[in-house]
Amino acid sequence: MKNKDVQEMRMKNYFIQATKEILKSEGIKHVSVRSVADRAGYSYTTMYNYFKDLNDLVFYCVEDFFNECKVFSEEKITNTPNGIEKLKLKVLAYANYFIEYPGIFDLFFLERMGDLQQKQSTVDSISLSLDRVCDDEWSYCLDHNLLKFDNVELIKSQVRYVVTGLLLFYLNRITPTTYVVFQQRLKAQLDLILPG
Amino acid sequence: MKNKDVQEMRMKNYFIQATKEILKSEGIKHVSVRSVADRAGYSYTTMYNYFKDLNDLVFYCVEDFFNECKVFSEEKITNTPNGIEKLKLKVLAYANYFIEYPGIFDLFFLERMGDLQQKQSTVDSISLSLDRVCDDEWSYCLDHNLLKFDNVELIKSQVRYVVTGLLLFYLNRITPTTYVVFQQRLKAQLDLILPG
DNA sequence: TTGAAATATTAACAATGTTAATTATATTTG
DNA sequence: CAAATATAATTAACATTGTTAATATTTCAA
Repeated sequence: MKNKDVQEMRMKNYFIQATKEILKSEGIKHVSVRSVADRAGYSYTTMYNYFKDLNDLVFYCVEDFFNECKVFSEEKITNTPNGIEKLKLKVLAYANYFIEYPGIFDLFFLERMGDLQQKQSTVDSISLSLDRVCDDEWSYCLDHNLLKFDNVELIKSQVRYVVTGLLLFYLNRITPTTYVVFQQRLKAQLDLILPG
Repeated sequence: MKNKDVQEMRMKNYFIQATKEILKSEGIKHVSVRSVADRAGYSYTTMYNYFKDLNDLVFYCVEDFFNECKVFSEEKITNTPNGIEKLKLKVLAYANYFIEYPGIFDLFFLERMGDLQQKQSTVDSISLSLDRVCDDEWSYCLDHNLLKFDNVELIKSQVRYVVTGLLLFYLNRITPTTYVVFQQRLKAQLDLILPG
């Protein structure tokens, strides 16, 4: 019954693809079971044959977006010499991904997922997304003794919380008011955590 | 026509009070025009005679909650000697207010307010809430040269972003998993910013 | 080809926010 | 005080939402 599986996966992907498009262009509040079905070319409620509910479908998009975000961040730092500066640039790139696609920030950090037990992998994917995107850069800096901290995990957390907090304020509360100031602010915060 | 005004304000307060109760106990997703009206003792749509829409009503609660949060934080640090430790304790108290009332965190930081021009004061109220709650403590530390930074505003921001980011992860993404670890984590992050 | 299984669609519900129409209440005026 | 008018509250009605149950359609093996 391998055919069944590949067909089912294809169907799932139609819906996931449609959902991703709406998420990126219009944001999560425009993702409805009707709008997704429209774009996927099926009637509403067909989705329920392949996903438990709308939340289930939406969170299938997370892994895809994480990979996109990772690639997006890689692209911004090619030809940059390794070191702390590269690490910072990658953190900035990570932040800029969500500024380009605010709907994905909402999905990642603001949306509450219904049942939290079966979705632990998704939760982790999101929670550790920055760390995972910057894994190579952290490793390089550590291996070459560029970070003289005994508590690297604490530093990583600090970066994570600052980036997410700043994004939250910027995207949801309009402070700072302009993109340029946001960029400066984030850089300054990173310099405070990682001097040199 | 002062009577009109005081009567209108009383009516508004009935709805605001009802909304606040639901926000604190059940969270923002249970705030509906029907549930509020029920609790206020009026029919649904009566609200529309006093507020532009539901969002308008909901954001009338912000100032009240901010004051509550301020009082809540003051209470936790009475009899604590002035200084950096007191500042940190107050930041912790601020965070704990939102842990006690997660619905208010949602309202403050997650909810998007419709029109952002007329609501600038509300936006500021929220964005600067931590700074305002801790204003006395920051001033004391500065006046007594306990903070040897030239860039205090940057430090304040860092605290703000870390606290908000950590709360976002804890309340929405279940990391860390327990309240105790959250408390430790926040303390550790604060110690990183404000050593001594 | 026909009957059973899988899959898609339509119909229907309850809950939401909001507007328009209608009723009840208060206020002003003759 | 009574009638006219303005104000305020309620009911009715709509459009959208997510979701379930009932049907219709397609697929596929016997």
